[in-house]
Amino acid sequence: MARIKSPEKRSAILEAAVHEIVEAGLGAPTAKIARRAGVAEGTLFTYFASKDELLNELYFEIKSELYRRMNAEFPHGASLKERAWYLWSGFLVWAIENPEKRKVSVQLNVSNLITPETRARTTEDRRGIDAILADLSKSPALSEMPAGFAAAMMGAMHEATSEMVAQYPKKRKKLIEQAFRVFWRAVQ
Amino acid sequence: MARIKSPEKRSAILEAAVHEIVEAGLGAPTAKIARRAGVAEGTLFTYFASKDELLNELYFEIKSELYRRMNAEFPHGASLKERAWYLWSGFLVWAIENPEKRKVSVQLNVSNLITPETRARTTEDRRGIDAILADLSKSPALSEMPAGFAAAMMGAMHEATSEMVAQYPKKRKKLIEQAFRVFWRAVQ
Amino acid sequence: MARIKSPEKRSAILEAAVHEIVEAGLGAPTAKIARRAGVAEGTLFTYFASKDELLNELYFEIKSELYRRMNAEFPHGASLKERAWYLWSGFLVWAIENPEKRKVSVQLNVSNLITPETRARTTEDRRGIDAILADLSKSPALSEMPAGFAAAMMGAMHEATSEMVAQYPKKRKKLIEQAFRVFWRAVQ
Amino acid sequence: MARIKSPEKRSAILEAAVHEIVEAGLGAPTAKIARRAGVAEGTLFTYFASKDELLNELYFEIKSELYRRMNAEFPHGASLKERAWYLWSGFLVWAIENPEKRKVSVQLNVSNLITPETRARTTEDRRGIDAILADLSKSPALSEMPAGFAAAMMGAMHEATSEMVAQYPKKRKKLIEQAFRVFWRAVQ
DNA sequence: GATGAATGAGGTTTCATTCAT
DNA sequence: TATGAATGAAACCTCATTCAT
Repeated sequence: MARIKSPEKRSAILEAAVHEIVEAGLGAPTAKIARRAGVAEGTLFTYFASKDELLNELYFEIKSELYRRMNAEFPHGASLKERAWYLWSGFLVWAIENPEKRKVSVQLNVSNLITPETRARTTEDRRGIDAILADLSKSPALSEMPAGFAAAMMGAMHEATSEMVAQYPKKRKKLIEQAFRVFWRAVQ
Repeated sequence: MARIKSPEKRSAILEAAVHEIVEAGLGAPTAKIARRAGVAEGTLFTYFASKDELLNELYFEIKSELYRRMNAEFPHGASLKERAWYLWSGFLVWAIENPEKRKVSVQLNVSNLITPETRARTTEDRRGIDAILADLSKSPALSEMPAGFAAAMMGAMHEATSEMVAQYPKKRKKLIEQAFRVFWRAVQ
Repeated sequence: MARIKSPEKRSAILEAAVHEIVEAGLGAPTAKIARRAGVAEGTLFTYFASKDELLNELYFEIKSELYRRMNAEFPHGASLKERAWYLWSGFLVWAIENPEKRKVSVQLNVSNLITPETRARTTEDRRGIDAILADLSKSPALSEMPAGFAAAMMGAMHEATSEMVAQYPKKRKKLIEQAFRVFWRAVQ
Repeated sequence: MARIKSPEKRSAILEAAVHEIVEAGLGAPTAKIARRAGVAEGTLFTYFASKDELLNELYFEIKSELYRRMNAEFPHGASLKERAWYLWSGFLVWAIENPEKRKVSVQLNVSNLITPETRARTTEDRRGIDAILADLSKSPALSEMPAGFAAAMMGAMHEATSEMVAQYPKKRKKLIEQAFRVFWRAVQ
């Protein structure tokens, strides 16, 4: 058999795409992405049929990585508050450790490029997370709100907190905890 | 003397840009924007020196319009809660009435295209708003958080609420009110 | 108003396309066509939306030119034989004077690029020619053959004669006449 | 010793090339040809050093097959008319049974890809055919025409008849016979 | 010999911007 | 000022061919 398609190369391309998009936006040329990944221009297209597919895969991989990480040491038996805290801090730590991926994920999310199929695939790995959010939604404060509100709010507050942490990296631990307190008061 | 540059044409171009960007992202061609605005390709460049400048102006105009509107009937003497409510509902009503502008504003905001100068200009019209946010920041819940946290939090919860209102437009009044209650509890 | 799209440039592009296709086949690059026509690469696409459209237009123009020429001094009242001769010699003279266009026309014709619409447009200018062919079809030799047979036969014999004339250009007059005699005997 | 190159694979590639060229023209990618033939992309190049060579071989094989078939039951002693009829009908039956090969052969013929060497190789198997055509050329009608005229005309009229048969497949027998009558009258 | 991943030159087309009218 | 034709760099993608396996 010929050479087998190498997962390393695939990853290198996705990784390179993250950097280039951070620097140049979604218009970042495939040629530059390929160069940064250390492969030929054409090689990129043996791994991804088109730039659009590359971007969809990138979105999926970023979300996947995050969710996989969140599911890793999930405290299944713990109290709702403990589980909520696990979610809250887990996401923020990831976001802080991967600021570029977070930025790219946001850009892809507001673009029109991500297909419904990709979004659907993305949802599959969210079971654990969604269970917590469903429980949160039952609290008196949110009981009359529509289903996704708890999730939307957590996402939004994550966003805000990430932004603050990016500005004051030294206070990161305190910011995460205090923001959680605000969040918890809101949803109780 | 020569003709004067017409404010109507300028507005038409900005308006057209909003539609095109919603449909095609920030890569929307200037030629299509011009056509939609009913002007010639070249004319666009007599109003805006470059596409980047157009996008910066667009961002500024959207923010300006929003802030101008917020400042219009500002309840200067009112209580903090009343003023917070004014802010809360004012923004959401605008966001609901201008979903395209909101989307474009988000896209521009996460792109690398908006210059610090534009962001600075944008801040000028925020005096009234910032006064409220500064007062909010003094509340016990937020007193130890950095300066922008209250603003970020409000923005985040606005985001979440906008999303929900977009999904359930009929419940819009109730959603705005209940979400405000959640917000107010969180920041108190 | 801005510059008006110049028919000269359009013609230059079509003309250049003929030369390039003769030299390099239908795969001739648009860039080379543009260069030969003395215009920028992009200019080609302001005159023809795509390479396919360019090739369709080229096919149409070649056919058009030929038919226009055939209709020019048409001997409307003359006998069938005289009119057949007019057709026969007219086409051959054109083919001999325009060997490149003839070659390109053949290549386009056997390719899959020419749309039914283009073929239909092409037929419009053929009235005079078709009238003769219809009369020819009524001869005893062809009366039982399907409608297009006379045309196909004439085309075929033209083809053969053109080929011979290309090989023996000096005998061209004699070849055209003798071949017509053969043709006429065949269809009588 | 290593495996020997399989004639079946060679044929499969040529066969696949016919189909692909009919569908996509001479620009048909070697990758698609290989896939359709059921071999790997690279394998194609162990059988044919380049795409050009593949196309030349294809042209040669098509012509070869046709001529081999024509030579099969050749009526050596028969009258000129009988032999001409054998040629006429033999070719047309082949053309009708192999419309794709005929089309590809025409396309290759008008392209610039076929080398003089290939054309020369092609001529070798034509002895029987050329003998008939030489005899035909001596007829009073053609005696003053250059050598290849009879062949060119037969080819052209074949072309025309093939086209008609393709349109009216049911009348095929009658068309072939009547067209031969026209042809015969022309060359007598 | 067979495979198909890798290559990168080259193809078509788009698009921000300029400039003659 | 307004126009839109003209420009050519640069984008995405294709494809014949090579070569490691």
